[in-house]
Amino acid sequence: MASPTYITTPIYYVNDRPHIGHCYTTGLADCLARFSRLASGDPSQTYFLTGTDEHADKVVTSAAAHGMTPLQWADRNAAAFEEAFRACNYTHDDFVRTTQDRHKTKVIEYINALLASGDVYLGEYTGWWDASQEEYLTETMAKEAGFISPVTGKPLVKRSEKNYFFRLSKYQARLKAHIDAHPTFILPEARRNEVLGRLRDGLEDIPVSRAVTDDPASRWGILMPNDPGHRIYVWIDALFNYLSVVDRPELSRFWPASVHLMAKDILWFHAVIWPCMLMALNRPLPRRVYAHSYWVREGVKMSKSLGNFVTIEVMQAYAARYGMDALRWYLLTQGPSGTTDADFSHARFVEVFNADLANGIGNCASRVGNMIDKYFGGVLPEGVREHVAEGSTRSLSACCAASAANTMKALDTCDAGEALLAGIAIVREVDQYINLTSPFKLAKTVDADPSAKTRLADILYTCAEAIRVASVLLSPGLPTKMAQLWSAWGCAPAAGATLESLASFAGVHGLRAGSRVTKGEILFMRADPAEPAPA
RNA sequence: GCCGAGGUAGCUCAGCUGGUUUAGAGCGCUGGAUUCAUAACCCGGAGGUCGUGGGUUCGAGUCCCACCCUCGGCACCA
Repeated sequence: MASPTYITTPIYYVNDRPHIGHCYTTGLADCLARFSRLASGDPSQTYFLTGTDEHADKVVTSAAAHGMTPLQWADRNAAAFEEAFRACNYTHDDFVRTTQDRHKTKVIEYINALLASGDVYLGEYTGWWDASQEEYLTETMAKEAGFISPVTGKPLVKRSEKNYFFRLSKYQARLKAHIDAHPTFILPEARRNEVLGRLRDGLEDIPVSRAVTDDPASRWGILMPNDPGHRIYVWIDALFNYLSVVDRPELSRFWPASVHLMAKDILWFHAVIWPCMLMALNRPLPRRVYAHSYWVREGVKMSKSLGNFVTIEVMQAYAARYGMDALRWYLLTQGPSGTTDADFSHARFVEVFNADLANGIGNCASRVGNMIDKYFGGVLPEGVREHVAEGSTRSLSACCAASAANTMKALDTCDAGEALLAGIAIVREVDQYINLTSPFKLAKTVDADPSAKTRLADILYTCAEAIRVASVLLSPGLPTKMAQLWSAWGCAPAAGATLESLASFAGVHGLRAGSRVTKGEILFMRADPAEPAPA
């Protein structure tokens, strides 16, 4: 597990305002990164990258509309993303912006290499030009539109221009072979099938440059190193970020990336174009490309026209009322990690909050902490060991081991939600165990029967230790609240400890006899379902 | 249009190569028990024609056909 782990999100279009979509992808990456650091015990072996994509033409026009230079505009908006991610407690190790020199110089290197190998060549692009929109439509799209502009209705003009092309077609067979040989290269599986399906239709070379025109806006971007009449197409520029950031001696161990996370709309670029470009560069391919689905809001698709995006402001309102951990929890466990879209529904949010957090880990930690406080003055007694409930088929230590295994298994497929839920399974078991063993009844017999005290100690230790294990598994999703619990129970994970050792029941990092276990504050106060959604 | 996925309890979904189930889980709902805890937790229940109609088979959510419905992908859009 000591092997370097490199997790990326897309770099976000800097003209956008941060919303739940960006935060979800980045949050998924954050959770996986936290798990990764925990698993290896060595944070320096994990690299989590996010950032912004800034060379789109519209950045120039938006900047102008706001009376700024493109870079000023990009500075401002990139900062908004960084602020949003900070508010979400994301732990990215780096935030790359495509306007940074460290990126641009590398992109030029890569393009030069591709020019030298002949994988990028000057060709001619012919398409249907929509003069009003200043963009080309593909043959199929033009046909669908009846060869008129879908926006203005004016006729499209067949037009050609010189462009640099990438020899995508050359790599089709190799890519297919790679996908076939690596069943989890593209996940979820349904996405993989989509890619394979489209691959059967064949690949054509793709333009990777745009002409530089009289319009000053067309100079925004990275110029083709050999030909100032062209600049590198923004998508190509953007894809290189994954490599450019770690392509230096101190970080080179992180390539190839462990996983590129993204939403389903940009799978093609990551699963086909990017891998082929890497092959052309003789670089290893990322180990995995993972495309999740979308969020909808209260059952309705989010759109600009409806103005119903779950914005960062909405998210912060939720965080203000329920805590950022609770919001993280909802996103991670209820999110669209699979092929179907997920609903951001307030009613559902409250249900999940109460079920998993308030009534789950929150209440269970509270009842256990309270009993230790009440019956043992908040000090874990000496000589404690695991106690197994009579008539119970499995012990809590076994349950902890099973949950830890389930977490690791879920992480194999980047399923952060399942990985987290394994922790809740322990909590459920502890609640059951408490009802089965009734320590609160036992406590009333202690005066008459001294041996009961020992059993009581064993029972409560068993509960507390199981919850500690659960807290470890939950911590990548609930970092703040679990840290709060650790502080109350004096069991913060030791630096350098691995997930495996931390999750070991009564192992080297288990709760120690004699340590103080205070009640602490309520972790998650039960939410009122009747209360309207935060504004 | 082409390619693909799916329609299972109120909701979200498990059910892989057909007979271990009298079709399951979580949440919600509803009875009961309990009091250590955040009216929390625990136990029980509620009976869903497993989209529709055929077919194959000793036996089909689980295979085949048709149909209805929903959804996703279709390359220069971050």
